Amino acid sequence: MSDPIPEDTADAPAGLTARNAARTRQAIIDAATGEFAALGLGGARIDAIAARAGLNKRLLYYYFGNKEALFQAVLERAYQNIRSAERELRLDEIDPVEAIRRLVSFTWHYYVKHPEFLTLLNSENLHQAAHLKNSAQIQAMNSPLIQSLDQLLERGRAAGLFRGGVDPLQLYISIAALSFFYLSNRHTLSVVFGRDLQSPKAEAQRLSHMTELVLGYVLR
Amino acid sequence: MSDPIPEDTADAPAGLTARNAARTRQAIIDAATGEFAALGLGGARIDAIAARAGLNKRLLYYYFGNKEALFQAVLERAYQNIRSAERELRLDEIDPVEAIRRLVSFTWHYYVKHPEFLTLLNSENLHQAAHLKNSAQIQAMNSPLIQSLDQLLERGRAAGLFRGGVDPLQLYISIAALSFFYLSNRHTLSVVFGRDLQSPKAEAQRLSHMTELVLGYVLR
Amino acid sequence: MSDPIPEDTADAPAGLTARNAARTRQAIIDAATGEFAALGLGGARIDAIAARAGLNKRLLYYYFGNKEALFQAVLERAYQNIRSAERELRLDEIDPVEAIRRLVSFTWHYYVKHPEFLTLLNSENLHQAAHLKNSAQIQAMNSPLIQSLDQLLERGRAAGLFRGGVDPLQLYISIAALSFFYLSNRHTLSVVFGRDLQSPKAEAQRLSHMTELVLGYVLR
Amino acid sequence: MSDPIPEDTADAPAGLTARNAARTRQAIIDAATGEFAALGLGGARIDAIAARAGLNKRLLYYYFGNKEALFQAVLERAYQNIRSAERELRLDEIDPVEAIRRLVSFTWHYYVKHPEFLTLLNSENLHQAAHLKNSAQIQAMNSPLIQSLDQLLERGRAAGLFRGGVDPLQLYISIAALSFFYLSNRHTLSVVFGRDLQSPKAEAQRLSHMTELVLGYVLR
DNA sequence: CATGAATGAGGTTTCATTCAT
DNA sequence: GATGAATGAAACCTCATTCAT
Repeated sequence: MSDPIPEDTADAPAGLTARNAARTRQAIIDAATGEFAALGLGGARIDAIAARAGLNKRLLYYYFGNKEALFQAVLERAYQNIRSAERELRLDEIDPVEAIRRLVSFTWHYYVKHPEFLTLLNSENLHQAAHLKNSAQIQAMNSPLIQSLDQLLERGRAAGLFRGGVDPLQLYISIAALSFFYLSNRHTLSVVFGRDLQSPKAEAQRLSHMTELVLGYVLR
Repeated sequence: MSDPIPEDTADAPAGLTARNAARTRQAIIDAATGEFAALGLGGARIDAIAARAGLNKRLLYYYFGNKEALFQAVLERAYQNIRSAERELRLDEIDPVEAIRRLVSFTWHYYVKHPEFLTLLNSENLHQAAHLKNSAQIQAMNSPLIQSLDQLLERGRAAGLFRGGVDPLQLYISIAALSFFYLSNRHTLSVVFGRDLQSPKAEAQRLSHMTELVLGYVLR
Repeated sequence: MSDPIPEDTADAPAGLTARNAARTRQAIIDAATGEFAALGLGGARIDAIAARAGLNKRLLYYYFGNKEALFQAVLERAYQNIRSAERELRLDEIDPVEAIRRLVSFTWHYYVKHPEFLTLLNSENLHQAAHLKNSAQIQAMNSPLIQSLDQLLERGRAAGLFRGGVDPLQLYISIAALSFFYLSNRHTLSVVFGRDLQSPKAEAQRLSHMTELVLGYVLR
Repeated sequence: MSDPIPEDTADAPAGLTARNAARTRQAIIDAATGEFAALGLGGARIDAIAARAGLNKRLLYYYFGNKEALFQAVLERAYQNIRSAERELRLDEIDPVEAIRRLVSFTWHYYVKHPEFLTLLNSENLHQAAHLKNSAQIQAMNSPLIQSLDQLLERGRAAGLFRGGVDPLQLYISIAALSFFYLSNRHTLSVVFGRDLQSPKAEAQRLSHMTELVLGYVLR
């Protein structure tokens, strides 16, 4: 986005070409992410993406083939990023209650910092996950969190802290839901309920509420 | 939404031939609801809406002016419908625990039966609620549920059943979130987790999980 | 334009109907004159004319058949009006020099007061006078001015005041041209010459210049 | 305006196949000039312009953005052309009387050879000079004639030939008016006065009349 | 590798006009 | 006489994509 390729690269030695190709690809994906996130798959414009990237439109086709393939590449990058962040969480290293807090907090803050992830997912769902179904890469990226959560719930139960019988997938979906819906729907919710849901204070209250909700459920 | 046009008119010579403004308007809104829900605001085609309604394209402009105004009319109708359904809930007439169950169940089933509501809202959020902000009608339609839930929480607390300090708006948003996210994101979730989330059994499990989650939180 | 027909006229006795018909016709022509003058034949909108007249669009077709015929009727009315005004001039009753002054002044002020006449004529010329060629009425309306001017020039010549050999039609066209062009082109002229040509002072200067120009020519 | 594209290109396979931006731009302006001149801004059709130019309709938008911007470009070209022709006049090199004759004659013949200039200006005036006001280019193109005429009038006055106190702008407008109105309104004038104003003889008479009129005024 | 020029299909919207009551 | 509802054609404009260099 911010790094248009300098003029002289056209004459650069072959050794640098590969690096520039990667940089160009990344610039396109960055620009496309912004455009797709802001306007959806249908609303995004190839011209606008090229302009955002400071690149010729033809290059998008050279690197990605067409708009849908570019969208898929954007999704793949977005999933890489979140999976990468998820791997930083070390839920098995801390006590169960703290681990639940950390998971809720992580989910919330990841969505807050990556609002494009929300709209990209909404777009993909509108298209019934057609691009995900087409991406072996994404399907191979298992989230480590389900297993972590499973172990965590078992640890908590064994320690007599947590209730039993909790499906980790259901709980994970619920934790995601609580943050995702609030942030994704904040525009309509703010209008419908006439309350500012985007102030720092409102956001702090939301995180607190979600944490209590989840803990209230898992704690015996 | 639910077939205001009697069946027998559907068999009339060439779609809607009768000169009936109210019926024509409704037919356009019904067709537009389907199209917008399936493809989003940007992806929807005026031609397709006209074809769905069996009407001349020109009429959409005669009645609504342009695509965005039609989208707004569709949203207004969708909110009318859900508010109307919400008014049927009589949370104050039953015991608090049962009332919470009913609220979770209602929310879930309403979304299940009206999947278009989910995608319309996602579209509107993508556009940052521009049409809601433009609609005095929707802004005047207060949901009765926040107040009902507030009273319900207080009744439960007074009876020594529920915890105190629960913000009814936060809880309402959470209840909506748990259903909305699951249903709205089921396509991507199914692919990502490799699990069928749409089977009747899966849906029953989801409802059960959500109910326990919410009750686990509110009950002392 | 300013007289929408009162509600009760629909029930009025037959005797009044004819008068109402005439009034309705006139209202349509007034409205159409304004619209055609402002936007040209191509730019005028039937809907807008109906709205200006406060009448149902269908009535325009009832009374005039189609847009072009309405335009023709507007032109006919415009020519009736100017011919009628021209007949008020009594150039033969005053002395030749004064008569020239009066003719120049009349032409100028008529155009100033009836700017719609200028744009209607421009529209008609763009269409190569198709409607005038179609109107027996307009072709039958001879301007009295050519003959008046002819006699006037002869009177002046006989009195030793005016030069001979002046073609009254050429002179009449010139007198019209001097006012018409200035007023019709004032928007572009003002921009191109960076001078306000529409102020009262500028208009007075124009009239003075034109009068001197014409008199300078005809006087020996 | 006058065929910048060499003849032989016109015979190329499918109109303009060569990828030549300047030539394409010019071809569009030429075609648009004809269409706008014949039908006005409102009556002109983008499709027709593209067909006249033998180009894909999309290109008009590629180069000019929209219809109004294209119209502005056409106006700009038209003013460039007339200013360029005006600069060829050397009014300061000949004697004052001859110079007046030349100015009247030039104005007349320019309009005769460039009838599109008349209708374009009428269109622009109908739109109240909106495009001229938007064109810094046109506003920067001062006509050299006002100054030339000013000097010329002074030369004539100093030589005791011309009257004093003549406003060169008023006189210039009058000279333009005499030709412009006659040519612009010849269709309606011919019908109204039942006289052929377009024959070579009629045109010669007009030029003669105008010259005498102007000289009759300026000469002492 | 990179780019400005070009395109066909199709999108939203407008328009004069007619229908049915 | 009068009117709201309805229509087919066509207008302007946009878009993803490809061509030629």
